[in-house]
Amino acid sequence: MPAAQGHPTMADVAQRAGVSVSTVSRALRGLSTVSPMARQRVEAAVRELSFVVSRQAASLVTGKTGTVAVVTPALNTWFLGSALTGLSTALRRAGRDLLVYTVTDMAERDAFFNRLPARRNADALLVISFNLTPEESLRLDGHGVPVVYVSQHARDRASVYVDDVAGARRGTRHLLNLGHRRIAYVQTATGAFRFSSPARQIGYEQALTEAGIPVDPELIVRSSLGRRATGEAVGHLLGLPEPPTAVFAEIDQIAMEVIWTLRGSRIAVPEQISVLGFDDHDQAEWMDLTTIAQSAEEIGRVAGELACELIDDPEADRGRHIVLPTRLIPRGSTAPPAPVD
Amino acid sequence: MPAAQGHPTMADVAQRAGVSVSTVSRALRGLSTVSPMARQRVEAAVRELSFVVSRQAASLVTGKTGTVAVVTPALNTWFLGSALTGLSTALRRAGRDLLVYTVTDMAERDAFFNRLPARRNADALLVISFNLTPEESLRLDGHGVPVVYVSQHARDRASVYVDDVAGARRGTRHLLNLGHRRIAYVQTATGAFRFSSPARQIGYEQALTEAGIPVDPELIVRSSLGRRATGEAVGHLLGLPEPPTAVFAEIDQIAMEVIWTLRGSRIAVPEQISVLGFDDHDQAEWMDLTTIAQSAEEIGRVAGELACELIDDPEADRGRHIVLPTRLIPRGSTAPPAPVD
DNA sequence: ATGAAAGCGCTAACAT
DNA sequence: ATGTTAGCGCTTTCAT
Repeated sequence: MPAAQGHPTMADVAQRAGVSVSTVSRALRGLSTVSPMARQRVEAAVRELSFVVSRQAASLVTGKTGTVAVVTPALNTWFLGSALTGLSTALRRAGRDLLVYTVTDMAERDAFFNRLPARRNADALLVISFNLTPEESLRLDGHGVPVVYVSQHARDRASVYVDDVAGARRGTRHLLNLGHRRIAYVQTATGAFRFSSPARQIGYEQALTEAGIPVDPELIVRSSLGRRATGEAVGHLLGLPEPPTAVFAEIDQIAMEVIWTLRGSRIAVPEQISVLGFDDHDQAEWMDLTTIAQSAEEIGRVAGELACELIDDPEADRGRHIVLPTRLIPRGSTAPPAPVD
Repeated sequence: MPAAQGHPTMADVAQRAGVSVSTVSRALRGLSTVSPMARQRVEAAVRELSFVVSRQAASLVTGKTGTVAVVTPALNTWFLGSALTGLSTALRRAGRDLLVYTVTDMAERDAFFNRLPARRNADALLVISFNLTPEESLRLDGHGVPVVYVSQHARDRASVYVDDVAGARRGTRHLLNLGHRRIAYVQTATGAFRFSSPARQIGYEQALTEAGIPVDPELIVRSSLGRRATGEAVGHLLGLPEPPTAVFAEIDQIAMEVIWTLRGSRIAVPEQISVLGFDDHDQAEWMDLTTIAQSAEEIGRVAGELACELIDDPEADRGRHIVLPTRLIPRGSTAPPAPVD
């Protein structure tokens, strides 16, 4: 008979099945040393009592919590939402739970990395889109829990990311191939806190240099999200003596705002100005935005799988880097430049 | 001396501080029955060993896990991302961890509600944006863990949501006040799985009826996200003998796609057709979309606070409903209808 | 193949 | 104010 209130325990199951607690434990974990008969009775009892093992109790003895923690600066962006979706999928398949820590400002960040609450409560820690300081990384190193860096390149530590340089270079070449020579680059202004991608700008500059076109600092602007910021950035570019014929935005969201701003100013995209993004955001398709696609979901999934591997195999390489591909998706926002009038 | 490997335990701290384990436990939980002197020594030892209490072990005796679980159909939509952000904030403040279960198809859904893995591993369960069947709700009821329904109205059970009917009615009145008489409504096609909001359509119909305008079924269409679906829905409306002068979309994302589609067909918004959304999505501001705003983040926050209340106070009303307000945000996508030619 | 017993790291009740 | 003791619900030897 299960306790009147509270959850049934293994002892309840054992009693009902007429076996010992050990046998219940073994049966539930699928160990081979259980007779078919006993297993059957245990399964029946489990079903009847709708018993669920307590991970807390199990973890106390195994030392494993069955949980993976992720630290993220937010949950409501395309990239993070998609990456967490993939991560969640991977963990579900592996039978592990996902513990989410959001850290949204510097105070919380300090608190998190100083106290490391995740440490005792998870078997691995994933860090998404943080530009960790060396001190923070060192602090994580010392705590025994495997750490996977997602969407960032961490020297000698497990990391999963895409090749931003190659992707951006390829996108820029696409514009060059179309005949563009004045190509602007719009960085994302993220503050010191969040992770941005200087690597994409490097790819942009490399492609220009390879094509023998000097990098013009006037064509590199910075914008945060939102109407005003994007409007100002676009305004600056259009006001140049020699304005660009194409704009490459570091992320799709900015690219979409740029398109919107241009259309609002009656500047035709792509006839007068081409626009290229990076991400393949959910909305890029209906906005008809040419973009360099990265699969945030796959990044999350692969990172989750890597975390599970590091947990299960203590001998696994803890410094492994997994670089995922990007691919150019040509859509309607890029075209050859308008002929000079 | 802490164990060579693995985390330091309270015994390690106690030894180092020269006190008993109980004193360490008391000090760490801030109980008043600890001398300042002892507390100081404990704190020092904790810092030196960088000790963190194991929630697993604590929960075994207290019966509380310090964790709240949320079941969600996805992580990568504006609403869910924002709601989880708010939830995460509330839990962080309350010192609780957030466990996320994503359930993306029927098989997983059945598995989740049958096995209820969350049950033993969390002190409360939040259910976001699921249209639970009565059987599923009953199953949740029986398991002792408080459940909070987020963004849905669950009879006699704790729920947090906005008044969709009132919001939609207000939005529709806004269009009526501008002089519109042919107002279309675009539902979101979500399949049987996800939660949609029939309540918004009710508000739309109420406002029309109050204004003495018959509800025309031809003006009510359904669209899923994406270029093609939205294009078809808009095409249908424009092809009517008497096309609408305004479109009210159930969610902003559809509204934004409608605007984009209309602009692509050289139909001026709002001059020729007004467009109204519901949500106040992140991108509504730069798209200049008039919308009925709901704060998904607040919904999540309030739901989190409610969950904590139900955990801490067993006497609390487990059937409490919290209805949050919506508000109309007039922007540039709505205007009086064009004069009849 | 199964059971008995020890103990994981902590909290709570009971001493003092 | 502090220490001692007894478990919480499991897993894991060690017997048998």
